[in-house]
Amino acid sequence: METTQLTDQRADQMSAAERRRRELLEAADRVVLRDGPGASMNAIAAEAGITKPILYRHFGDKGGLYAALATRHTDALLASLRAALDAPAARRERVEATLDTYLAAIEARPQVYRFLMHPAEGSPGDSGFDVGRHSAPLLRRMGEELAEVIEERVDLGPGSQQLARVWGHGIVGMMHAAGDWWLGERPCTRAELVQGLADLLWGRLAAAGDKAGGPGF
Amino acid sequence: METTQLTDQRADQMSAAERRRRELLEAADRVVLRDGPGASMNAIAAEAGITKPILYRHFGDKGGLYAALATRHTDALLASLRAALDAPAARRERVEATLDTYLAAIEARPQVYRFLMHPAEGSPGDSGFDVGRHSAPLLRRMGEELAEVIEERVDLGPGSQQLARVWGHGIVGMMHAAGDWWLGERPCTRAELVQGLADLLWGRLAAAGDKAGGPGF
DNA sequence: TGCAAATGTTACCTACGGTAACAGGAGTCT
DNA sequence: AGACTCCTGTTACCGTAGGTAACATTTGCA
Repeated sequence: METTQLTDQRADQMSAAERRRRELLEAADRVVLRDGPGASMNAIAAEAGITKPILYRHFGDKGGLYAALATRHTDALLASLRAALDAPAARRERVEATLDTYLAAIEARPQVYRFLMHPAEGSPGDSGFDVGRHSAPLLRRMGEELAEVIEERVDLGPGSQQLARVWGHGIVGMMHAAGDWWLGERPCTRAELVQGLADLLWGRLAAAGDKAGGPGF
Repeated sequence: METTQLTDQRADQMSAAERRRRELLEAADRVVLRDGPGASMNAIAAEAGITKPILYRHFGDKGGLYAALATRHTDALLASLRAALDAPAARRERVEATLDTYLAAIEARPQVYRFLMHPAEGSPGDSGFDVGRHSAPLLRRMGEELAEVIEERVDLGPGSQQLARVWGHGIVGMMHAAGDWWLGERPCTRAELVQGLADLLWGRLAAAGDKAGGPGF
């Protein structure tokens, strides 16, 4: 196997151990993307052409491997989100661009998304593999990131820092849940979803009138 | 092989099978709330005073048991949410009441919350995602429920049904993520969180001005 | 009484995460 | 050279989990 394609770092300056670790991570990535989040350590080892104990020497336990794997993807996603978020544009455009960036990412690589957001818990009795250690970090990091941008660029008056964090996590959760639902059912185009969510954030819920002939009111 | 001999009993009396099933479910509930979502079938059987195969005869597999367990709590939570949602009050008050109901529920019983939000759907050899198939996650049901209420009571013009679903899932996700973060860090009171989220939904993000001296803008 | 169904058991299987214990190869120090 | 260490790699094994087969027992009812 000559899969020497390294993503960004310079291979000639990496120690052998680091290069090996990277190879293993890429093999793990292939397996996880093929077999889903429940991929077994044996399968990953087989894909890498080696056996289990080596994986354990490199990553400690399954949680370590999955954390390393998740970190790569979350960092990449966060970087692109930050770009959309920090763009010099009007607020609504930034919001729409960020929503679209996120949705495009999960649309382009749903397997990665499923791995990051819905890790397998395949072995309930395990020692220390918890969803909170993987999916929560991504959502939390996105929420904190967004909170910083809000607090930095939006004038919210007193208590702004706390409010910005509430909004950051809330908006991220909105994006995540809507994206998850959308990815499963595909009830509309991505652009329509982005518009709908942006409209929601822009107060259209408050502005809309009551429906005539509502039940019992 | 399936006959109706059990259903022809009087409706006001539960069959022995149903009573047994209920007992098992309550035992499972105790164990799950004590040991977390990773509770083993053996532990549940022991708590119920019986052995594994009986559980499997009643619920098929672990997923079945967990689905039955989740359904009970989900139904209870959804009922109280629906009450807040359908109250004859102004929209903002209904929104705040619903948010508060949800947050109060997860605050009162975080164990139940953790179980519902992270159900151990780990099925060996899953090779994909059956999410939304057997154990319709709580978030989805809440999203659909909210969408119905929105579509029913809010005048959204053309495309209202689709937009209502987008908003339903989005708002539920916002509530969920903010609640999850809040439950972990407790950065403010419940009432403050409710106000912050309601303000967000009421378009305060769009109404707020840009902050003076923002970076590069 | 007899018979079928439901309830219960023990014992076992497979698969997974995780861990010894051991075998070689490449440098390195004396 | 030889010994010493570090890294890679192996086979074999353990404990526990989900899930099932086969057998024993009670129950309900014609």
